Amino acid sequence: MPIENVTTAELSLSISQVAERTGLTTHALRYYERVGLMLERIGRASSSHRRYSEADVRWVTFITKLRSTAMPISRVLEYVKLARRGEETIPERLELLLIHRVSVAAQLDEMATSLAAIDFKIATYQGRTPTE
Amino acid sequence: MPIENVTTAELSLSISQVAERTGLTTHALRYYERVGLMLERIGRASSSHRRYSEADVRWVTFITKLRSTAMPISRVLEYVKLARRGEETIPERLELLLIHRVSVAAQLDEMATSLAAIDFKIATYQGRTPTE
DNA sequence: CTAGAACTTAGAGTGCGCTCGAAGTCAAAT
DNA sequence: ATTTGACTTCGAGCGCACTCTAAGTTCTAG
Repeated sequence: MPIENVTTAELSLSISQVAERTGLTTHALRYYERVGLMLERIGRASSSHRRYSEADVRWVTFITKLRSTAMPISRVLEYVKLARRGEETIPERLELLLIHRVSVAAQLDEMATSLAAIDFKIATYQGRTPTE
Repeated sequence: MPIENVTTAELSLSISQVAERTGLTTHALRYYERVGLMLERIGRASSSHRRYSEADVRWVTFITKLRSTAMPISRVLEYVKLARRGEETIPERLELLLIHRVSVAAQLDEMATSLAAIDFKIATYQGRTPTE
C-alpha cells in the first residue's frame, strides 16, 4: 500500500477519477496518452496504475478546449511537441493558437447563422410570420 | 428531348452548380440523395443528369444549417420523413427543432467557454497577465 | 482469504460522413 | 467523326477519434 506524493501536496488521481473530472472516458485518456498528447509521462503507482498530477489534469482540460473547438488531434500534437521543446517555442505556439482562434470565431459565426435559420423555421412552424 | 419545368420559371441546376452554390461536393450531394435526405425526388434531364429546382437548393441549404450545428444525418432523416408526411407533422417537426435548438445553444456556450480558455492562454503567451 | 471491481497492455473493431474508383453514357466543341 | 469532360450508378474505401475486447494483474471490502 505505497503512498505516493509525500514530498508536495500534489494530489494524484487514478484514471477513472480523471475521467470523471474531465468528461473523457478512461479509454480516451489512454488513447490520448498513446498518441502522444500528454505533455509529460504520466506517473505510475507501484502497481503500474496511472497517477495523474494536477498539472496533468489541467493539461487534459486544456486539450478538451482545443478539441471542443474542432482542433484536430494532429494539430494538438504539433502544439504539444512545441510545448515540450520549452519556452523558446512560445512564439510558434502563440501563432498556432492565433490561427486557431480565427477558425473558432468562424465556427461561432457559422453556428450563429445556422441557429438563425433554424429559429426562422421554428417561427414559421409556430405560425408567427418570422419577418413580422 | 423532353423539356422539364414548362409550367413555371423554375431554374434547374446541374449537380455541379448546386455544389458550387451550397459548398458541398457533387459526391456529397449524391450521397445525401442516396441516403434519403432529399425532400422530393430530384428531377432528371433526358440524359438522366440531375436537375435541381430552386426548392431543392433551398432544402439542401437548410440541411447544411442542420448539419453545421451537428445534427446527425439520422436525425435530419427523421425530420425529412416527417416533412414528407405533410402539414400534420408540423408539431413533431417543431418539437424536433426546439430540442435541437437547445443543443445548439449548448454548443455555442461550450465553444465560447473554450474560446475564453484559448484567449487566456494567448494572453499569457503575449506576456500580458490575463487577469490584469 | 476471497470475491469482485478497477486497473494494465496490445491490438482489433466501430460509426460517421463522406470520398473515391470503375465502367459506362451523353452532349458540346473541334 | 472524335475527343473532351461532365455526368451516371454501384460499391468499395477511407480518415478520424475513439471504443471495445481479451487476457492478465492489482486493489479494496468483507
